[in-house]
Amino acid sequence: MSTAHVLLGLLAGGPRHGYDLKRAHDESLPRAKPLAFGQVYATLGRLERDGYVTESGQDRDGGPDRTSYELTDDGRRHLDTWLSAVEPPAPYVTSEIFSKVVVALHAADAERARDYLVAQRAAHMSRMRELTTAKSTPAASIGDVIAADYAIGHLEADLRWLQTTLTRVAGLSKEVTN
Amino acid sequence: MSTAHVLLGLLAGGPRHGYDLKRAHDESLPRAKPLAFGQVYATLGRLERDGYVTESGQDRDGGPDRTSYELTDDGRRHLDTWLSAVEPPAPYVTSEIFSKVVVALHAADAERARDYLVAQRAAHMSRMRELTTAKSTPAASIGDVIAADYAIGHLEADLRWLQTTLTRVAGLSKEVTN
DNA sequence: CACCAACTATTCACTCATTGAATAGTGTGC
DNA sequence: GCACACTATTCAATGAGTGAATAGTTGGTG
Repeated sequence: MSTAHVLLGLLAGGPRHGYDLKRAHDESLPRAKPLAFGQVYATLGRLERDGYVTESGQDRDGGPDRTSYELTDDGRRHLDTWLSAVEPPAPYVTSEIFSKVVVALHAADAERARDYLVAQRAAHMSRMRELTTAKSTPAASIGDVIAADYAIGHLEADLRWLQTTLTRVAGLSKEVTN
Repeated sequence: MSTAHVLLGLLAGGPRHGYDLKRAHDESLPRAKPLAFGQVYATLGRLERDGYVTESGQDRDGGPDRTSYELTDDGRRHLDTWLSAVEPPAPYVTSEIFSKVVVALHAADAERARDYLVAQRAAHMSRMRELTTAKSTPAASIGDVIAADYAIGHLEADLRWLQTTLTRVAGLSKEVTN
């Protein structure tokens, strides 16, 4: 994924060490999946191998040794390129709920797909309520807000899709087993 | 991902061999990323190891040998469980465009984020038009239609997010470098 | 003051996912 | 009879991610 780029972005503010990068990552990307420590060091290793970062010395401050890394010129260019690059919009549909419905229609029947759609819709609606309240708490930072915006928008999109698919599936009884 | 489950689903219709599964996958999940051959066999290997499928004999029909696999009882149970299981709705935000904007705000400036948002929005709108016309072609199957629905809905969600984020970002000039 | 818990920092072993190329058999057209 | 396309599988390599292990330091507690 883009873990490597995010780390480069965090290093743009000055040298940092692995443990610190993990915390900065989890804090600046609120609803993202927390980064495992192992992965930070693995990714840093690849970035160093590719010449995008270098060790910028060891130090210690009440604790074990720590190794800081900093951006190289090449790393900064790489980051800049990524920041300007437009992502291909939705090249593929990779969604668990989508493939589950398609598989249900193929491997089971429309009834089965319908049951799933109904249950998933309920779960989505409940989660929507959660996020909506979370967004409006006063302690929300700009990052929190745009993350919540993002999640809510896509939950809504899922919900609309679940609904229209439900009516489409209702329109088929047996004709779908083709 | 759910590649393994989709293969189980395809095998629910009867024994099949790897090469055939690849084609069936790409055909039944229209806008999904095509499955690489290597991955089909690797996944089949894991499914066999876990007792969800077994070899159901070799045969040949004008071509090289081929090994068919079929679902075991355990495999069918596993598939059923997956088909009924509700997916956790949006547990994490994992979006390239989201993290790119956040990183741009941290590592560069609001101007930079703005430029990207504008460019990405243009790309998204153009892709939307493509998908909208693709959906309305008469040759579209039910799978094609619900796939297009899914993709369009999420592009719309992205677009709305790009727009609101754009106005949010415009509301900050320098205060964001915190 | 000995000891344990909690925190900081990194490494290791392992599995899964994915890619791209390599290998090999079989029929088709020229 | 030979290049070519198609069918079918395997292999080597990398990336991504997880969970546990290791190790140093500080602070509190009996």
